[in-house]
Amino acid sequence: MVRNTPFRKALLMFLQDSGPVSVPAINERFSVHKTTIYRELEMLVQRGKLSEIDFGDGTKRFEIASKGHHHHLVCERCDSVAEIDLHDDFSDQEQNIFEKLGFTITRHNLELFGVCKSCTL
Amino acid sequence: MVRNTPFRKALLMFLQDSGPVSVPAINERFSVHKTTIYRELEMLVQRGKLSEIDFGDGTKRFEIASKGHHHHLVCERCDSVAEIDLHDDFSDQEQNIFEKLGFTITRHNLELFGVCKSCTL
DNA sequence: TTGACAAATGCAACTAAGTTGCGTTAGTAT
DNA sequence: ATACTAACGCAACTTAGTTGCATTTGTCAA
Repeated sequence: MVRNTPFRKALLMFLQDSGPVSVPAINERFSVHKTTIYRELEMLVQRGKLSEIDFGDGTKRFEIASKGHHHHLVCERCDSVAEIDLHDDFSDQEQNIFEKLGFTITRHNLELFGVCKSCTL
Repeated sequence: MVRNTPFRKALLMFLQDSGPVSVPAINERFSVHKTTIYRELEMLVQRGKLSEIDFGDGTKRFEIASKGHHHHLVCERCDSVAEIDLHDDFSDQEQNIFEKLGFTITRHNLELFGVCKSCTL
């Protein structure tokens, strides 16, 4: 029995029109305990509603999963994040790797870093 | 003036014939304080001797940089790590991204996850 | 060789992300 | 109205990583 709590609604709404968000960031915007946030996110990931993003800065980020598989352009100057579709088809290489090494790839993590337009000017 | 301390030598030797290693892992094998390890690794990264690897499990790993740019096959069952050369040439796509978005890519992080041969059997 | 300087290390204390156990609040079904 | 349980808060904890400071130690120059 899943309840449609105010926080759950608000969180999903918030995530709808924002990029990948970290727990500390959510904690600043909502007056709920961090434990609640972690548990909520864990559940939403489990149910396939959210996907975990990792920018390697020591905190995980979460994003609406329905956006589909894509990657991010992370500006290292202003921390802005843009979505990018690399239509990365590794299937040939994955097949190759399996034949050579017997390793079955189930997922990958690819994020791109650099300098965004406004930070270049 | 950089000194060739015993720990420095031993650490580099250790890293030579091992995959990406985390600070906790180093801490288990050497009787030096963790602060020393962090400072040592920071210096070695700065001097281009080591490169930072991120598997998204909450701890950074470090690897001899002279191995050149490559990626990893991380087994999610036994945590083994194999190196893989994807000869990833994103230059076309990077050019495309720059023209469309004005974003200049300087680096990327790509790691592959799945099940290794021995864990499949 | 000795004194001085800087690199290297240890240590305690701290921050920050994330986890766990437990007790309480509050929807929901019967 | 009652009973059940999802949801929540809170305190305490773990772990990665950082910082300031004092101490040790290697190296160089007099």
